[in-house]
Amino acid sequence: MTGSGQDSGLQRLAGMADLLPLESKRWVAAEAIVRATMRQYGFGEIRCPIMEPTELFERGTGTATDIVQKEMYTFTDRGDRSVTLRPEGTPSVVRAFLEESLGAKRPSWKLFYIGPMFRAERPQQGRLRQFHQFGAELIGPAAPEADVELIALGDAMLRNLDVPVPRLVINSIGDKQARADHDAALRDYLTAPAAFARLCADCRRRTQTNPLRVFDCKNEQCQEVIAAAPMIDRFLTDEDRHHFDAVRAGLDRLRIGYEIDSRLVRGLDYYTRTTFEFKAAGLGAQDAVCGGGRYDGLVEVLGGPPTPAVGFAAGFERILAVSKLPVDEDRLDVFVCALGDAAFELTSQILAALRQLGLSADRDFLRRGLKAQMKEADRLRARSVLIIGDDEIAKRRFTLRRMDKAEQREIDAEPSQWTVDEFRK
RNA sequence: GUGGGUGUAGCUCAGCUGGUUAGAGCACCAGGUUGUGGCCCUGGUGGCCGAGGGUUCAAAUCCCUUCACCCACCCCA
Repeated sequence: MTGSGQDSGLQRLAGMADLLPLESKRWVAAEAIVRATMRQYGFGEIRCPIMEPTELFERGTGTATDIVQKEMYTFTDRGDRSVTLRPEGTPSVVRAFLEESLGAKRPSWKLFYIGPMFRAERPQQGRLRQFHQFGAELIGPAAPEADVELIALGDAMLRNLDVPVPRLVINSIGDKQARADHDAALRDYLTAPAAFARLCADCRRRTQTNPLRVFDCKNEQCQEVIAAAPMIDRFLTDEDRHHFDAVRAGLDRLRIGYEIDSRLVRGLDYYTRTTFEFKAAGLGAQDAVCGGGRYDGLVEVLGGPPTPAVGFAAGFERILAVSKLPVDEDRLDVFVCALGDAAFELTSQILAALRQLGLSADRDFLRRGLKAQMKEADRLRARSVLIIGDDEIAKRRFTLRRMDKAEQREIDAEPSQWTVDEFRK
């Protein structure tokens, strides 16, 4: 991980990671669970390019977001076009939805994706520059039941992935207008001389940059000030409230526990009404493991007809960091030990015959001594070892050693006489 | 982008206020068992001490720069 091995003068880029076989096994196992769960909930996989026109994110994710303002990997390609490594998946899905005219084919689509995302942030625990997400999008339905479906999917997914007791936090943030009005009201409240004077230095700055953050300040005085501040729900329409109530009722019916956090604002411009986040313990400051919400305006922003939608994205690295998923160790069925040139050459055919039987089989390629080959077989946790030397070739009988029982016997050298069980059982 | 911490063998780490051949455990290789693993014993390979520059008679040790990692802020998956 530190890259402190051989110094070839080449290092991987900051915030990017190599995954070695031991670790990649966990990933493949987790990905299989994600795909199986998605299928169970009726979502089909969509694979989009990891590079898109920069404009897609500027318009989709939103120019006001931190992501677009300071975190994108943006380049000029050979045709002088500005391209960007995707910082999130949703804009690509919506772009594809429009480009492939999906809305004209069916009124409702359930899509999921899984793959790398790129954000040029300062790396720290649970945050890489190339990281991996899976996400689900339900495009078409405006009903609160759709929101419930997505949250239920996220909940099931985290349980299937053995993430210990994730906490669900939900909120309703209304539409763009409501958020703007709330933001303005909050600024007015906080910058009024009496209130402003009691805020800490950080919070005074926050009144300019992100007034909502004052809610999270640990400073006691700031908490006193913010206690009476205007909350978002004051700016919601009746329809917004009904929608939120229906989402909550839906979650209650499914017995999915949640907390309402009226300060939960997500960092993307396009969210409307419902936002939610699953937080896991043990991740330090980056505890959001899955986050999403409704984005009724996004399709239109990207040039399509008004189309409601809900979705979420979940972080693979963070999930794996806390997941209790067991990974079963690989065991090799047969390791073939060859002694001498004749046996060494014969081994390829022996392997082919063993593999033909459906067994996993391997050998040594370094012409090492028997002891070294046995050690290798042990490292690979071989169930059995087939020993082939001059004696065996002459007798047309091979030695078969069962490693666990430390027993061995002779078997016919003719592969057509072999059965799977005598090697693996 | 800002702040703090760390960077010595493949891995985890010792190395006191600068001093001569840089150590341990594990891993790896070999021998003990001239054709047999896991345990044990013995030996061995392996490090321009992250990189570059500076101070000094002398630097892994002090200073600067840079790169990377870690943690936090910001924000998010």
